[in-house]
Formats: sequence, structure tokens, C-alpha cells
Amino acid sequence: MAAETPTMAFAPAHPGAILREDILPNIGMTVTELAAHLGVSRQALSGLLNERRSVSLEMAQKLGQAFQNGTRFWLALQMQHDIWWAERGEAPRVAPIEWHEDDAA
Amino acid sequence: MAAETPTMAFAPAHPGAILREDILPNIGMTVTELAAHLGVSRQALSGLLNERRSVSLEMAQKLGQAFQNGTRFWLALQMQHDIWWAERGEAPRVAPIEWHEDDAA
DNA sequence: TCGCGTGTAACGTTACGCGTGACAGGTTTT
DNA sequence: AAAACCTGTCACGCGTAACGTTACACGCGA
Repeated sequence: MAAETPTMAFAPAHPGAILREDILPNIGMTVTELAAHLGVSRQALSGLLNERRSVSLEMAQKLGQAFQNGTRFWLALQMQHDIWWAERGEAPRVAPIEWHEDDAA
Repeated sequence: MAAETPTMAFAPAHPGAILREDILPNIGMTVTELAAHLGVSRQALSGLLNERRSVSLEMAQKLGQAFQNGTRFWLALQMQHDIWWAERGEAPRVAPIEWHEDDAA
């Protein structure tokens, strides 16, 4: 797999993209209805769908319950996305610290 | 594996705990020195070590560079920790939405 | 035309990571 | 004993970000 590869060709999908492209078309609900169902504002869901907001812990919980794929699925998706972009910008550049793993159990 | 198990016996270690117990004792640096090395305030590092703050994206980048284990290591640790606690509190409780995966490629 | 779904901007609230300044207790060094 | 250092923690202000509410605009189908 390529998860640990330093440079990926393109950014991992934003959670909102997954929701918009893979899920929304298959549940027969409008954005307004889904928002109400999740217990969030229509704007909050819209912002996520259009990738203007990140998936928060609370949002991840709600999505995970609604679609039965758990909190971790959505949060990991967001993390993946964040890391990719973080590695593009100017990294803080910290000098490595040489150290040895502790062999004690 | 037990990662997806609904209920784990105890909480995954806080990132600060890993840093405090596994790393700090093996690098021969004081908290003050490490903070300076990372380019963060002593208070910020102290808060993390004592598990009063979470690992931010920026902090994860710095730790990952310093200890050569990457941003993802620290961020995933924090995520694991957050999820565990989120599942303990009162979940938002959202009704499941039945849906079918899209079979189209 | 009217109603509905959607995107978006503006405003205030809340939460949190962070830096700086400051104080206290403990340990080491002189 | 006194000075120097390490560490934890509190207070303050700042910047950022998610969220709800209100409001406006556009598109589409009835």
C-alpha cells in the first residue's frame, strides 16, 4: 500500500466527497432531510459536502451511526486528508533527535 | 485485532503518555530543552505531557520530524484516544440509514 | 407563479491550541 | 545557606474553526 509513501500523486478524498459521491446518491434523501436526520444544521452539512469544513468528532459520530461505518471511518478519512495537505505546505522543519527504543518490557 | 471492537477494556494511551514514558526518558533532554528544540513553548509541551492538551496537526508534524515516526503516528494516536472517549460519553444517537453500496466502478 | 431544495454570506457563540508572563515547589550546584 | 535550574500550573489575550440562526439568491418542477 501507499499510505506511508512520502509523496502521493494526489490528495486523499475529502470526507465530504465520499459522502457526496458515494453515499448521498444512494440513500434517497435530500441534503435538507439528511441534515435534519443527523441533527445538524443544513449549512453544516452543506459546508461538509462542499469540502469547506472538516469532519469534527461529533460529526464523525453522527455519520458513523447513520451509515453504520463507525466514527473512526470518517475521522481517519479527515486525518488522511489533513496529513496530506500538511506535508505539502512549509513543514515546521524540526531537527531529528537520535534515540533508541526502550528494550524493557 | 481489537481496534473495531465496540468496547475496549481501557483507554488507548494518550500521545502525551507515549512521549512521557517511552521517549522522554531515552533522549537525554529536559522538557525545557525539548520544547525549545521543537519550537514550542514549555507550557505547550508540558500540557501535552500531562495529557491536558491534545496533539494538534502542527504538534504532530514537529514530533514526527523530531522522532522520525511521522505526523500520522501522533495524529492517529490522538484520534484513537478521542474516539475511545467519544464512545463512552452520551453518543448523539442517530438512527441508522439503510443503504446499498454503489456497485458501479 | 409559487414552493422547495440548495449554496452561501454574515453574525455571534463556544471550544481549543498556543505564546507570554508570572508564581511556587523541588532538586542540584556552588 | 544561597543561587540556579527544572517543572507544573494559572491567567491573559489571540487566532482559528465548527456550529446554529437568520437571510438572501438561484434553479427547478408543479
